[in-house]
Amino acid sequence: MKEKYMISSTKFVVKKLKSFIDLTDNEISTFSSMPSRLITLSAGREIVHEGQRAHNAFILLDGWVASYKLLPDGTRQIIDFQIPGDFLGLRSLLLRTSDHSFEAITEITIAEVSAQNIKSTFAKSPRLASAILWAASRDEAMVVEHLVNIGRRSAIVRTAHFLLELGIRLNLIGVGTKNSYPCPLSQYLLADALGLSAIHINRVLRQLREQNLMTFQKGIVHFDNLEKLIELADFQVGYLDQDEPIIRNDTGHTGH
Amino acid sequence: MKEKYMISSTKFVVKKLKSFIDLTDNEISTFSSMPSRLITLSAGREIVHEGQRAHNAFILLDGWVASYKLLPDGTRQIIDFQIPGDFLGLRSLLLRTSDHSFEAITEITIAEVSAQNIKSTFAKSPRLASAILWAASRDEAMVVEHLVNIGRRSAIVRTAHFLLELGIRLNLIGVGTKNSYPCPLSQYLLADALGLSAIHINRVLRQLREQNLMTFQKGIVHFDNLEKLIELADFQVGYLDQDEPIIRNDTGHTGH
DNA sequence: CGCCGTCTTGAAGATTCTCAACACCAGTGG
DNA sequence: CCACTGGTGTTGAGAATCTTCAAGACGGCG
Repeated sequence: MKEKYMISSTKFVVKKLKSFIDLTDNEISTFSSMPSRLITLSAGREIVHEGQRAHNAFILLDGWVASYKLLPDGTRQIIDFQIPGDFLGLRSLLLRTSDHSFEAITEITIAEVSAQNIKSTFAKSPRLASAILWAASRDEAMVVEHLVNIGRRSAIVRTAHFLLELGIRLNLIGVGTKNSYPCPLSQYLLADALGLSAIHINRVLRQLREQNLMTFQKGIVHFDNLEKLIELADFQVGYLDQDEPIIRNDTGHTGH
Repeated sequence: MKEKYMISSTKFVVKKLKSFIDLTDNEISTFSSMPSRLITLSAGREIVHEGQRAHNAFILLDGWVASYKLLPDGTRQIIDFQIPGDFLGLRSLLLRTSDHSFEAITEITIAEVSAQNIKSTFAKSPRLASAILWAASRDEAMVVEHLVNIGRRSAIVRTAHFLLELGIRLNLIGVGTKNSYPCPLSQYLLADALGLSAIHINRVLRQLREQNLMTFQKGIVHFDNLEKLIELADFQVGYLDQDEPIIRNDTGHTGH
């Protein structure tokens, strides 16, 4: 019965991975049967990750998470939000990474997977490994996009861009529609992600509303005029789309 | 004689890699003998990279490069600067990455290496592969740090932080001293990297000078009061140091 | 010499922040 | 049932930060 639960609860991850590489049923079951420990955490809890040395990673099965860095003056910068299907701490397992904290925004369910099990799963199925690495590298590309967003775009463009990006990501895992999605983020969280104050976020959202471009109220993001919004936000879908990697199911280590 | 030239001109890369993993002479010569095409470009030239599909990468042997993204309003955000020993386009070879442009800031010498040759070199020497991947992943960590820098730090702290980081990076390849280094960046370039206007950069540099913290004039960065500057900038050395990766000379594909 | 890129400074203006106050709602305990 | 509380959203007013426009200085280089 645990098995059954796993299969149903990995649906978001599987959907996401499939959007990158069309996995076979066999590969999917290899993935779903990866030994893991299910953990449920309530909103506001921190996901402890004991630095870079932790020999495990987490798959976010349900709920939303924020990864962030605290600054000495008490402010914080949210690096990115994780939605169902995303990995937590995978990068710090594979590569060096600036260590940051994770906080549950909603109640969440995560599956803890040991580095050892990830390695053996990668060995069992190179195409699966490729899909996972490819998904992880998309997250890297998003960080660069956020850098551009915060560095050079005005508050209104920045906000629009960010909420559009979230919409695309949610679409990939089958949540929401083209014009609307549920969003549990408070204006404070949005502010910390966009490098703005919550009060200014509020004003910006009002502007977007008054210009009939989009609304974000009561936990629902709705795009009223998607076309004009994409134009305003200078939104390029390129960095989120499903192109194939150049070096696929081996990164060069195995030679040929 | 090309061989000989290569050996001398790879000294920065070797120095950098050695700071991550103590490579043997054998491994170093494997690296230095990697077939490559030397290219010299004058300042201001763009390094053409034909999108993500390019089956090659570059090693920056000498000079400085900026990687950046242009925005439709003509402004740009510089993602990072590359200094001698850094790789260009390696990530887009291994992983997906938001594609950006490269521009030579000074006259530069780069070595073009094909994906094929990188793969076979990685196969020949796993420890070398590990060192290179580890170096590349440090650059990822820096992007996150830049995000925090731009998102949540004031102009003066941001500038100080960035110039300190550059100093550490240059020290790793044996350029400059603890308190001083040559820096070919114009105030315009610095502005585009920090998400500020060049005029404001100028004022910020003056403030730093007037507070006897540091100077940046005539192409020389000098730290007058390193300790106070590090405190002001909230600078953590952690993400640049030389810790070992968790998964070393294989990323999991080869099993164990 | 003249030109161009860079640095510098002033002044005005735009964007964004901080402080403060209030509305709303869900939950909680009396 | 109601008062209280804490989290969130909203709005106003003033202040700080940063940008834009404008002008001039300096140095390298054709």
